[in-house]
Amino acid sequence: MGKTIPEQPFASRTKDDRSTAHNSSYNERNDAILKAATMLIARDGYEKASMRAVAAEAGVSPASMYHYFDGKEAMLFTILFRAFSGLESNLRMKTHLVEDPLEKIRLMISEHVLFFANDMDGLKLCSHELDSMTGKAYEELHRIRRSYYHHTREIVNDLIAKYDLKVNDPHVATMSLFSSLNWLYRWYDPHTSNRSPAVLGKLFFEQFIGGLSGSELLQQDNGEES
Amino acid sequence: MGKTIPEQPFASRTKDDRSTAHNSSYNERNDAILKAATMLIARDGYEKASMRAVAAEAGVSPASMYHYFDGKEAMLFTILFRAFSGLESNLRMKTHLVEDPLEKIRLMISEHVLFFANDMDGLKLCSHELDSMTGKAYEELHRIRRSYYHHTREIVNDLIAKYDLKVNDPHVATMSLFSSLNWLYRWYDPHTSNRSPAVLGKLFFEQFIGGLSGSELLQQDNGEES
DNA sequence: GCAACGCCCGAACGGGCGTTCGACAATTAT
DNA sequence: ATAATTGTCGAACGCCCGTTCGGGCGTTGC
Repeated sequence: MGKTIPEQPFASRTKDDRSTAHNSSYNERNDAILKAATMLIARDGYEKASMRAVAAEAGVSPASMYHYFDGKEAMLFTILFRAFSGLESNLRMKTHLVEDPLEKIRLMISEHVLFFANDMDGLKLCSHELDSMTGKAYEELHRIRRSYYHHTREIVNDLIAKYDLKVNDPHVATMSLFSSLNWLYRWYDPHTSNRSPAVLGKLFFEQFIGGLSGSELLQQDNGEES
Repeated sequence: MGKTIPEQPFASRTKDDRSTAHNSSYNERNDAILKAATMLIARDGYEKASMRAVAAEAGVSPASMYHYFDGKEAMLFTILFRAFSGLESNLRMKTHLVEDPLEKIRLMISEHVLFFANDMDGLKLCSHELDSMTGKAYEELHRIRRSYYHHTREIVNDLIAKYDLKVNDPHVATMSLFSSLNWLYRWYDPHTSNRSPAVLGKLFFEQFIGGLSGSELLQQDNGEES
């Protein structure tokens, strides 16, 4: 078990490889910093959330931050990498043994909502702050996100094929689905709302399917020309 | 016509009232600054887009910016105020003489898409940067946005009442609609896409109505317990 | 002609930023 | 016990930020 890490391009470990050690305080501090950073960047934005403020929130000195992360951007990378890769691997895992694309898309939606239900700040970062990354780190995160989209999109394609749905534009439908899911942080608070994450997932699922296959309300051709 | 401006709390005029004059160069510079600011804030974010960069893009010196605006935040306020109030007054105007709520919501969606179709940067600012405002300026913009939401929400309520729709959650449905509309800047470019803004509005409309009233696909009660 | 005013900018101010450095403490390994 | 490594932080560096100041233009009004 002493190898030099299996695949991961440059990935989730924070600075150098401390995974062999049994040190708990190191990982606790590390997580405290990430937690503080997530909260402050969600509240103030990446540029305005200063390393000094994150350090104060996490209970360390500004200088100590650089024992845990190479810099501000590396810190954000770790946060986004954990979220994106966790989201994608979870989707892959949960839908792996499912056949029906309708059930697959139901799972994708509910798992997505559940994944972020208690981490609205993380959802906000995933939705807002990917553009704050640069270079290869940006490309890697972007790649994961695109993979997540493609995975979802294939499910949608299978769904349309299997049930022979009349869909005007699968791309727009899929983007609207992601819109609803990613916009959640704007208005949803699981601690305040009377809608549980599970209920919310169900609502999004029904909306998406209904929006895909069209409504009886619009069946009479609305007679405007052109 | 020589009055001291009708209502407008503190509003869209930029610094002091130069609307009596015939100076064209002043307004041209003013618009050039706003245009540059919109582009740069959309690209880099409010915090990272510096006054110096905006000034350079607009072709003026940093110091000159303060002849047109009281400061950076006032500049953003003007951009957002024009967008929000324009959006809301346009909606009010267009739906004023329409009776059918189905037609009203169709208009709201298509007008919203059309309003931002050639100003994706403005849409991004409206979606992202309201939180960069503070104090009374924030509250005023927030008030307009809420008014726009309430207006839309009432149309949805009328729609549900008139056609006696079975809707699980009108709030979630309305938020999903706004999600789709506001997320547009993420993936839509009217110059590149083969979908016209009009077509896009139609798609969003059909999706929304379909999502509201549910799908035949889900009519058989899917027999999971609890 | 000349005072007044709108317009413009180079230069600077004060402050906050990300980050680095070097010394010191704590822990671990030998 | 002692050497090596890891964790910690106060202080500082250099940079860029929003903004202001003071004066120099060009036009306008008399």
